[in-house]
Amino acid sequence: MADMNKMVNEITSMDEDFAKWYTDICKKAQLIEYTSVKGCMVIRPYGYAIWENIQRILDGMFKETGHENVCMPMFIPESLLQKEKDHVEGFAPEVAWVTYGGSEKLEERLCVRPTSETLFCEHFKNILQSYRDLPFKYNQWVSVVRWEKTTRPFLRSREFLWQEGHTLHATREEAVEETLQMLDVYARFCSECLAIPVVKGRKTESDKFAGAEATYAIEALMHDGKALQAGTSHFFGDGFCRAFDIQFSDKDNKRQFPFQTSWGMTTRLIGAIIMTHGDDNGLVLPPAVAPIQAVIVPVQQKKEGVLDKAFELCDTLKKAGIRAKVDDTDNSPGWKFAEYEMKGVPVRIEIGPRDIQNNSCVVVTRLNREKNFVAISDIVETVEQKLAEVRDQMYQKALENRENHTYNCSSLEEIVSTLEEKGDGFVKAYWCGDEACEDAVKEKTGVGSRCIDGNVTPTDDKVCVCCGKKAEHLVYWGKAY
RNA sequence: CGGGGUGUGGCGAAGUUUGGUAUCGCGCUUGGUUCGGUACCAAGAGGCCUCGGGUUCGAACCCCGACACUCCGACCA
Repeated sequence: MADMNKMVNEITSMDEDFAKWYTDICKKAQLIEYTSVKGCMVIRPYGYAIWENIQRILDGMFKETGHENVCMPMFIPESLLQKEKDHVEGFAPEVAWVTYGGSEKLEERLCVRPTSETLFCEHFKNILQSYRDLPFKYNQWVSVVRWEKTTRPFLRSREFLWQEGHTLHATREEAVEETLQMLDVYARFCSECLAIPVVKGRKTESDKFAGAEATYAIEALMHDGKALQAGTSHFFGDGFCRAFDIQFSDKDNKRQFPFQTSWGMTTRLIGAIIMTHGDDNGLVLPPAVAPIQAVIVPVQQKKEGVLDKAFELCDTLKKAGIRAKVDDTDNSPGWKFAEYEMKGVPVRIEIGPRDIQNNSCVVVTRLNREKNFVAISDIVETVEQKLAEVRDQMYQKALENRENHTYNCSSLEEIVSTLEEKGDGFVKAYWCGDEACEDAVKEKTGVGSRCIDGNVTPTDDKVCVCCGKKAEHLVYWGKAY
């Protein structure tokens, strides 16, 4: 039997210290490296490749739903940022400023975009004339800067990569529909491609985006029972358009304010993948975004024919569209097994002289270490099947974890005792809609509102978990990242 | 931004109490033997002890300050 202790030594166990486990994985799986600027990290090739896969798939979904990519500048003049009152109040505390260009002191300082609503507004105002121009359905893949106080790899960095969609519509209904459609796209992406089950819902007033009329979010439950907001979709009404005086001529040649949305997902998704699927041996990557889907480990690779066979196998897989790689380094097979396990590669293929003699190879899945002896002629089919299976099993596992850590509670005392007894998780409890109660719940139980369950309209007998008055909403509460 | 913890070759640490010019393991380089769960032997390379001041004949060690990482809160993708 292998020395299991040695294998797990590299990474702090989740139960011992979840936060340390997380940063261990980020560093040891070579996803990131710190830099000399606090909160700014290098996303290394292996981490960036995950992001590239996320980008590729999401970008395809955006295009399918009729969006085009654009690129806004990174600087926003102070006066532009200040046009929408709630927006500037929300973002001002974490904005980074540029006051010099070379040796020239700027007449007006420029903010490094924390988000690009104002830039899009300025642009929309310039290009919009007629209802025939609408809708504008734009997206951009850029980085933004928010000067956070506390930083953590992927979860909260001062500069982060994201996509931000910005759309403009002639009618309120169409904009609302867009907002919800993109929320669905996000939810579908998380569940199908990342194997992360999410809760969809609207944010409470106190928690919505600065300047939005309504904010919708998808929330995922991490392995430690804390919630992570994985994506947001905002409906702005015509608030920004009024603030920026964006108008168009309708069919009757009357001037109208259009309606606007924005939506975003970030490199935080990589953090979500780590904390949803990872285990004490390291990363477990969803096949759809894994940079390497199948790693081929030759055994006794110096024996004649072994490496040739390994590369031949690799080519076959690549031709079938599977991201495959042969590790022909001098490291021992055992070392390679552990290494790719830590890096979360979904499928490992072992091939040595014995296999070659039998015209077979060994296929091992990362998630459960299940071993299969497979005929070389069946390799493509088998790997494809394993990748699909793994995605389903990962989703099921995450779903079970979430269900085991979702609690229906009807009193503050019950929330406190349940969390104490069963650990952190989602608390489902009714709420009257009063902000004072929302604050009180957070104050007394430690969990804040994550989102409102839009599928449930409380019946007359349901009462607020805090004040006992008639409930307006069923709310998911939780501790958040 | 408040409260803790940490900072010593690439990584992880010992040394700091009781100042005297740096030690160990892993990794790295070269050569050889290995190879089905992180192999082994031999020979090497690599450190202004985070940075800046101070005390001292002398500072990794004592004093002051800065910065970074990290954890727990408050705020946030």
